[in-house]
Amino acid sequence: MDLSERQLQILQAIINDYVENAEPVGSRSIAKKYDLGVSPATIRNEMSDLEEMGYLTHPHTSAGRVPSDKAYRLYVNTLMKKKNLSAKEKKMINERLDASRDEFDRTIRHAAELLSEITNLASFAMTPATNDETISFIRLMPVDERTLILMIVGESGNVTNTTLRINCPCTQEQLELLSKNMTVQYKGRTLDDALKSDIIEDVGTDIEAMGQLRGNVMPSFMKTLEDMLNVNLYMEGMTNIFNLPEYSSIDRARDFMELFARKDWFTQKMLARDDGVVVTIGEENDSLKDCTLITATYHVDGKLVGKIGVIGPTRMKYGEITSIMEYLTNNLSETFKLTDGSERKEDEE
Amino acid sequence: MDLSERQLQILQAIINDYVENAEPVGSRSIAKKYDLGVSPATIRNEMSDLEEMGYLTHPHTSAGRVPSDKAYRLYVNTLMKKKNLSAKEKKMINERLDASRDEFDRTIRHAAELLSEITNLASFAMTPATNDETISFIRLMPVDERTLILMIVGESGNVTNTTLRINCPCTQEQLELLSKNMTVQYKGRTLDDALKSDIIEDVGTDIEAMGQLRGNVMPSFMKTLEDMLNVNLYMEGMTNIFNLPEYSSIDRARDFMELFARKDWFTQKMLARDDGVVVTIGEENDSLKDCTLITATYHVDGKLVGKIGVIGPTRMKYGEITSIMEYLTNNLSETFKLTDGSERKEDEE
DNA sequence: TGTTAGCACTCACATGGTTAGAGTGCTAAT
DNA sequence: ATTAGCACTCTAACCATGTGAGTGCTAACA
Repeated sequence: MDLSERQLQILQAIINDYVENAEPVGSRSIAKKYDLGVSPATIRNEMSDLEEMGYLTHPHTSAGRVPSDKAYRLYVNTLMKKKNLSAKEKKMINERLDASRDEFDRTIRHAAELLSEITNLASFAMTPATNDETISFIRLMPVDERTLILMIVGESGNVTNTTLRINCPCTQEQLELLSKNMTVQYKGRTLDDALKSDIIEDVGTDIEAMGQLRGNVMPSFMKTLEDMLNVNLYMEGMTNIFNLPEYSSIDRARDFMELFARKDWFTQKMLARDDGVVVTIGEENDSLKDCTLITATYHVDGKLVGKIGVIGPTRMKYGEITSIMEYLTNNLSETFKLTDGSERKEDEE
Repeated sequence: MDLSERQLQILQAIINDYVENAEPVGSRSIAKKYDLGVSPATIRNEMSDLEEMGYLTHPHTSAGRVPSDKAYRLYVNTLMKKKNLSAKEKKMINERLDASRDEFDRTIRHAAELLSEITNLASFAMTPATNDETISFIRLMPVDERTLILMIVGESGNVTNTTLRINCPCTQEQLELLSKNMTVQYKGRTLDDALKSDIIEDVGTDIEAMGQLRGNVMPSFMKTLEDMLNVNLYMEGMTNIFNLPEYSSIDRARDFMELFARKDWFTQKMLARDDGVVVTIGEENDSLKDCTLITATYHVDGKLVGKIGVIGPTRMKYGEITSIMEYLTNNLSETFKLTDGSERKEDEE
């Protein structure tokens, strides 16, 4: 059943008011603040209907109405107006973002910080997933007689290295040979793929010393691959939520914090392969039944993909926040798209 | 003025009781639980004296006594018995610590996690400071025509790398030459030292292309040096403090969280050049007037240095916690001392 | 028939008074 | 010097009451 124009107006008014003040909103205050041309009594009747349809709830008889998840969902899907960021806001974001293609980690962390500052919510951001990254080359370098550096380089410039110790001395030549062998073997394969295959004996281990060296190196190689696959998750602004009335009780705050400390939960959330801004409201989340999670995807060369997100009570400024996140991720994607030098940023300033 | 034997006993009893129960302790309960052979009235008199001397306070007239910072200080300096860890506890720590010389970051993060789990407090841990690390070599490697990897390797096996873009193509030979030049220039110098000196034109820039390349690389080089200097700070177990009665008020909890979110504050705390286990109680801290901070130092080759710490209310199990931290840091230092292969851990298990 | 005024009713919350209990501090007896 | 006894203090819990915001219903109205 569809809602009448007036019902929509009233619902919107209730949502606006509740998002603003975090307190159950009564018919009288709606009638006063929003000029709907009807009396509180009429609004009461409509409210009653809206409640029956599941858009509003009632903490107790003599309290005002509170929007339900269903109401927010309707709001986000149809009622919400995206906020156009002002030039000043855009400028602020551009300046603060300080994005650089070469430093995913720093950029992403800054994005999370910025996001939580602007929204006054808790935020998190994930560095690009590298499942599809392909290996470009592998190199082994000596540090001292028994210590060497193993370095894996991906096609898009991802680099990870480990220092490892070996139990037998080896020569520079052996290291170079093994580097070459391994590069031949793994070049062009994705990290995922490389990690799965445990073809240790594939390549000719003609000399015994070489076999031994390889045996020393392989475990570290696998561990380094794993490192390279691991995304970093940055979480910022968790103390912001203390300022929200919904978390003025210690138990609620604790619950939130405990969830927020569970990085793995977020990581899992982030791995969903959706695109753009996604809003998950209240019960739509499995945990977090009273929180809304908004994520937005950014792109790296259209190939790798990462996310930023905010989390807060279902009562949040959806229009504003989704707009900010959209702008922010577009900005990130733009920065991460360039392959012809890193000059763009300087040009703009 | 010195305290009498009996006063010390009473003070110790009060501290024990308060640390255990977090509630002001009265004369009667002391007399009952601890067999001091005197009546509550006598204990009351002594308490009164102890309060006059500043070891105890009184939330209000009809409440029991609470130890002051001064009392805890006395306790830590003279009364406290270090707890001998049981074989089981040691084994647990050894197993869980999972220390490896090659992976400072992971090891240190695990140490922080472990520490907060054992103590039920918030913990933090700092990766080794690398101010004194000396540069071993510098290498530049091509990824594609305009992208290259800059790698700085320290004498003790520290490696940091950056991917950077250059605005002019260059040859493999040029990269190798520049690597060599830079290595000659910086080898043996500490990171601190290298960062300070901006001798950009020192080395022969005979060919113009080389000068240009160098100009492209140097800013990234400096930034990478900075990266290499930066210690990582891991913080764990902050939600533990929600379980403590002193943080059952939302305001106290918020204050704590806000401080805990200020990594810079901890970093600064950590940079103090003290050694071993250091206990800083209440007012002795500049912020955190009602918290105790315990830090402990671990060593890497006796040269580089890092710290782990716990933070909680002044009411904490000093004896137990300091012992655990001592054991833990010894364990870390031991792992980080070895230079003759990484076999030790396996030997022990 | 939709809208509205009016009014009884509900419920959370604040206020204030009372009580119980834990603990002190003092005094006088041991 | 120690202790029993007792008056005194103060918090926390409990209860009773009042207040006000807000609803839901009914009857009047346009």
